[in-house]
Amino acid sequence: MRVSREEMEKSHARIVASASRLARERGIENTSVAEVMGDAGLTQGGFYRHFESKDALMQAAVASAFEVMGDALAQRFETRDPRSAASGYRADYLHHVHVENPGKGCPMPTLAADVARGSDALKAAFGAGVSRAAALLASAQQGTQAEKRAQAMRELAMLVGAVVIARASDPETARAVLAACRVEGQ
Amino acid sequence: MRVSREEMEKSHARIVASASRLARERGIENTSVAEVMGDAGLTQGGFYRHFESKDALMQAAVASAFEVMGDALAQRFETRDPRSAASGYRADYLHHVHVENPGKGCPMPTLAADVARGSDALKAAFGAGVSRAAALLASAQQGTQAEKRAQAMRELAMLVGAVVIARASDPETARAVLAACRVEGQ
DNA sequence: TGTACATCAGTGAACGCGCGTTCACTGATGTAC
DNA sequence: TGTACATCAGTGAACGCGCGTTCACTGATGTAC
Repeated sequence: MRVSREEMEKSHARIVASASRLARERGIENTSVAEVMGDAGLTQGGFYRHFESKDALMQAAVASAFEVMGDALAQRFETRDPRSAASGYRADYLHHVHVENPGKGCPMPTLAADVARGSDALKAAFGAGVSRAAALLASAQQGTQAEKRAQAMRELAMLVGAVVIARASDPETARAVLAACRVEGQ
Repeated sequence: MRVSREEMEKSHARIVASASRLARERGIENTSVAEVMGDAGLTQGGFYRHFESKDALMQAAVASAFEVMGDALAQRFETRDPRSAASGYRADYLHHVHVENPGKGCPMPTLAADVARGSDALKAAFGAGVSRAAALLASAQQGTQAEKRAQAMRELAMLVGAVVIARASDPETARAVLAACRVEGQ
């Protein structure tokens, strides 16, 4: 039966949120349209009233995940001084709670593999998320603008790499990598 | 028709090599048994004379990729002094040729997502590969044993993260990340 | 060393199954008067 | 404001298709005598 426009918008938001979480947990290819719809409290038949294809859904899901993460990071830098915002972010990023909950975490470690095989539009969205995060992290660095930005990129690469490696490793190796990356380099 | 034992061992090696390459290029879930067998010059029906399942093949493929990469890295450190071996490795790792050829490259950025959703055995193999690489890279660092190892882990995390991000980003962002990670941190 | 036969690597077709997508249908919503 | 009707969000079943796996078959290999 037809539902109100307001209700439909809520359904749409739930579908995107479910896809965003499931895609990070299982990967895009391992997430079915039926699973997403079920998770959103709907049945698979109604999916095509919201998106023209699974591909379109996943583009929205990736964009949404980056927006949520970028907003959260931006808020850290609004409510704290850059240095403590950056060090707090590093600590939380490398925390086991983040490592063990990919569905709610940073989309870079979880979605990079899928995006790398995806469309240029998807890569542009991913790259924009990287740039936004790097720009925020740069404010906590010192030196020229270029040096600050480069240092922020290295920091981001290390964080993403550490979580990628930790999730794919046995517990002992995972702990060692995370612990090593928690302390300042050099 | 039946082939000689020697011929069969060659077939087996070709199947593993094809799976190792295709899994890194497309991901494990996007690589079909028929594709692997075709790439190895065989037909899919014969697959089960070599492996009991696709899962077993992919375990062998992951192990093989790590072995090949570990051996290549070890050879660098045998033929050069640790410092130049490590800096040469970094340069090659972040080179666009490596970024653009995942099928022949380091299995960590390419297979981490699949391994993270896989069995404990797969994670143990991945973790062992990480440890082996970190142990070699540690010899190029300075400080106590623990400091050298931690520094090597950070280096490895940065390398993996940079390639993961570069492959999932638009060309401009990819170049910026790789360039930033090429220079020594701090 | 030769011969007869059992083995089994590889072929090509067929099997279920899950998935993305389509479709006829339902009934509440939104709109035109 | 009320009424009559068209719209369309959501349902549940069905559709092809690709994939992992199975199977009957072939004929060269390897072995027993």
